[in-house]
Amino acid sequence: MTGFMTRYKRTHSCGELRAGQAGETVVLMGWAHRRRDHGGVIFVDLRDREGVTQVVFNPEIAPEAHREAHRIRNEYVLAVRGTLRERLEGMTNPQLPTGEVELMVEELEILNESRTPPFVMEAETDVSETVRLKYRYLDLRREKIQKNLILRSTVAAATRNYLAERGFIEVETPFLTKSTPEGARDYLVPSRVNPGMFYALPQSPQIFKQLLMVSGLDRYYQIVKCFRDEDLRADRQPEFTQIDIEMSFITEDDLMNVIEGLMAAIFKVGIGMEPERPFPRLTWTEAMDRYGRDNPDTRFGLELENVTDIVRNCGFKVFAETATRGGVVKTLKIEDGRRLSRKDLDEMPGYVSDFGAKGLAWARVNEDGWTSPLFKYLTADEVAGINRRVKAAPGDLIFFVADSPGVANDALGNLRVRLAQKLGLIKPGSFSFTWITDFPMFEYSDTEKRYMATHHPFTAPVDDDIALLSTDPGKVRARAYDLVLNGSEIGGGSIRIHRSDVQSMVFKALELGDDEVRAKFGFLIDALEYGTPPHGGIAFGLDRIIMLMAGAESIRDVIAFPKTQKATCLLTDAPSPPSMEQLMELSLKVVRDKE
RNA sequence: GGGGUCGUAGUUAAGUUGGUUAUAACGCCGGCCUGUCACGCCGGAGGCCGUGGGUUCGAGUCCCAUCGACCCCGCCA
Repeated sequence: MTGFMTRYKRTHSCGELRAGQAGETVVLMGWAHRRRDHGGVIFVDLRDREGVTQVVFNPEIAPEAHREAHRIRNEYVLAVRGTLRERLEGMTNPQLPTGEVELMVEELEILNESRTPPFVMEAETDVSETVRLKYRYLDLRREKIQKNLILRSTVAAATRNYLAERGFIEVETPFLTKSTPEGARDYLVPSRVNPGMFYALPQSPQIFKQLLMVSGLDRYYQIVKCFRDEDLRADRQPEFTQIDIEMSFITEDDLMNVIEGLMAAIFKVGIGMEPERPFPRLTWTEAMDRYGRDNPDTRFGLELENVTDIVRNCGFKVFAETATRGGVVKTLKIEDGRRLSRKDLDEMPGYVSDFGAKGLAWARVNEDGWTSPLFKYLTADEVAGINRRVKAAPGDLIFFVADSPGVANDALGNLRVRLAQKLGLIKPGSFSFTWITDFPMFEYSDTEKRYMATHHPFTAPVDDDIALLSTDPGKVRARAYDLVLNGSEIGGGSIRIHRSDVQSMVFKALELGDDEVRAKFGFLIDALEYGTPPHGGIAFGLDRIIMLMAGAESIRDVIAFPKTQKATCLLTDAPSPPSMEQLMELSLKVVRDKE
């Protein structure tokens, strides 16, 4: 039988038929998910985006269709017409939403055949990612990945609705744009028309969205690709998507209010979760003190304590010397330390050494002191003081790291998360939002030998700190904020500088030369001189948000066509060498680094 | 740039102190089977052991190099 497509239209999806529709004549189209051939009757699970329906080929009902059905193999594309039947008692499949019905096929057309697929299209599969990425179009047939893409689409739509309702205007900004200093490595695009010149793909539409505020657009948003040529991680891809937002005539509170509403809207529609509002706020200093990171996971306690003052003059040299040199001694206390196995404990020092810690001391708290290599070096007062500070009870375990504040926080902040995972302190399916505020404006870079912008160079300093820009840049606080969810930074932004004199002072503090500033963003300085409104904004990593919502372990599972850790695409084999003609046209020559 | 894990049929894995014909499951092909739904039963095919070099009488196994996938550090304003 041929001509099925012109004679019939699909009447239903494979996921919607129920017992109430029994008796109807229906037409389904989809893929043969699985075939069960009993010699007589043949069952095929027909699959499409919406689900699976069992279709039945019975030689007594439709001999011709039954004969043709013998040819069906996995992933063949089928069109079937037949009568829907309620399954008899004992023949239903409670695991399928459509399990109470089956389609008794009267007519079949095999619309297309399929080579034997390299893996089965099950929701759960243990196929290697290499194979999945090579055959991504097949991997995307799997329900699990399709669900993620659907979630992503739903969240993007909800974002557009929410922002449009509040007067935000979606504006597209250029991809072929100008390289900016600071920040990540740029992806460059050669200009054929301008030999030797290059565009840069945007790391974010930062400057354009600020210019739109100068233009009086007032409220802007865009769901937009951004590009950063840095090494990849489980949650980092070279091209990723931001929800980018900018608003005029606002303060931090105005923006946070809008954003909390946005988060509530997308988490509701995405996964039916309604976060408590307002979101808690932590200053950067507090976050570092208590959690050791500027992106603390606040789903559990396990906070760090600083005991530097107690051990400053103690008999344990490492502690005392670290304190004297301006370092810190910080602790992490585990209630009932026996929950950690010997093996767990053995792995801890290696783990903190990844973050630069030279050692990890420990103490088991007893009724009458500690079991610890440290115990004999400390006075009773010092031990009691530490116990009091960390609120230790007998049976508890205390970890110590003595180092520079940066290393100690990094080591213990990451150990904290690791231990919480080991101890099962993180409730699955829980979500905890936190704003981090009052970031330092600059961080001193040892490699560059100068201050670098913590956020970016257009971030406004706190008004009271403007005078410090020229005298003590390290003390200046920025009007920047990050939104952290479950230990991931999902978004960050700031109130921007809207005065050109302040902008110049910041460039000066960054030791960017006048010529460089002029060449790189003279246009922004100029723009700021034409009546720029106070403005600010934020940008969210859409991929990371979806990843958290979906509970995905990798950002690749929420991106249709992701890249490998080496930034290649196993499906298309990109990147690839250009032809000689292409190079000539672009006035380019490839120079291979011979060691 | 650095540290780690891994690479054996289409897929996922096993493979002992180096030893003769490299296993298993699923998938695939053929046969049987009219109520299965991870259908069942019988039979069969399928291997550049990532690649290159070395040690050895002999290498999936040991050594070196290299390629690739993943995780992490650096990096990611």
